[in-house]
Amino acid sequence: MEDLPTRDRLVFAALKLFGEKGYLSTSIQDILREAGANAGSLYHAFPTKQDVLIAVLDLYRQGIEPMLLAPAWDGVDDPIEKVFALLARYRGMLEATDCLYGCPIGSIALELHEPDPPVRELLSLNFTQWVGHIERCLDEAGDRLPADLDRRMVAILVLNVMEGGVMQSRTHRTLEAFDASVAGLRDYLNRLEQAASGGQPK
Amino acid sequence: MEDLPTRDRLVFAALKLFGEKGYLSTSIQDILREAGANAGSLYHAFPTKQDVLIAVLDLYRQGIEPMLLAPAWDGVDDPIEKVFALLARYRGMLEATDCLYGCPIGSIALELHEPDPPVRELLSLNFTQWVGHIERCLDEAGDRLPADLDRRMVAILVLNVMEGGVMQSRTHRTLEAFDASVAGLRDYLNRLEQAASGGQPK
DNA sequence: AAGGCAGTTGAACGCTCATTCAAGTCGTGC
DNA sequence: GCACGACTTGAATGAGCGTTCAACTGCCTT
Repeated sequence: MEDLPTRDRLVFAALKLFGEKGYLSTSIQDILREAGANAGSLYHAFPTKQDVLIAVLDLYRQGIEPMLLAPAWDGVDDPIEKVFALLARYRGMLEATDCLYGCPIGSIALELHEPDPPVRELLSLNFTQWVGHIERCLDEAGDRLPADLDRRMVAILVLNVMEGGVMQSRTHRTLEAFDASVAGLRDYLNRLEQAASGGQPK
Repeated sequence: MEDLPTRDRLVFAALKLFGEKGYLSTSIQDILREAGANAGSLYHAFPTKQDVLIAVLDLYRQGIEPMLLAPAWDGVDDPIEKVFALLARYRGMLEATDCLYGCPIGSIALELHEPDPPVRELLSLNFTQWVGHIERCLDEAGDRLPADLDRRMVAILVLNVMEGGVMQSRTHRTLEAFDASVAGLRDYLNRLEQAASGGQPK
């Protein structure tokens, strides 16, 4: 970390702090302290604080596959289990931080009420790619799910369950709401599988 | 509005602005301008900005029943349709504001990363009461739903669908994600009803 | 050896923020 | 008619914010 170029240290520091305290509550001074840099260096690398955010959102987007999905899906082959393995990963982060650290993208999305277009588009892209990966899992599940099922719709619901679960759990400082939401999704997918396999429950 | 006591004008102004721009991005000056009051009056009524937030969250909580549920459920008797009527109400707000105005509670919950206890408890209480009303609808549905169904779990999932749908829709500036999430929930509840009524689909 | 330039330093700037306060207004009880 | 407390006024305060900049460092080129 210490031997990285200043620009990268700044982005990683901002990534960490934006996730922990949000964008608005993180000051330039906070980022400089965390990265061990000076104001001039930051403003040599980025025109404004918003450009730091843009770099962070882009780094986050690039990290979805190698940093999030790859470790979550290590040793998991079943495509439907992959969905729940990913949710379990978020649960683990909540658990490890007393329900404080959830999904930075979601926090920033609600924190900035009218974000400038480049920021909004990157937030949007982060969601779209996340949903895209889930949709691919559902496609892989093939005829285990009903043929007429709108898999994109379900993928959006999965992101929904994650973000909403994080929000409620962070608010209540309990994992109950996250677990309940995932349990609801599990029940739904189980019923979809039953329906696809002929319809006889049990 | 203009003839209300100053304290109330301030709370209503803050309610509006916190919903529109969030808590952190709303300045005391903004609230004073909106309410037509002076700094001294605000600090005569409230010790700090955070106490204004507390008053707003409490007003919001009191408003759940008369301001949100009552109009949403006007003319709706079917308990399961009540759930979707409430979601439709949120959809209407999103639609009327180009996906900008969602649920203030959710926004504030994610905006404040470590809120002081009284604030966190009021956010928590808002969610708990909302979920409680949904759970009561599901209870009213009686044996239309499976007897062994965890209705509280489903109620939490309903709030989840709303909040997650608002978040995604606000980010994409499209109602697609909200609609997809509600469609997923509808499909799930349909399948639960089928299962409770003997299990034969179609 | 000299010139140039990417990158660094940290003090300083202007602005906005939440909050304070001394001075004022008004209505009520005596 | 006067004293008192509740409420209002709006300028002032000080802290913190994002941002700027002139001076400096060290490396690469010629």
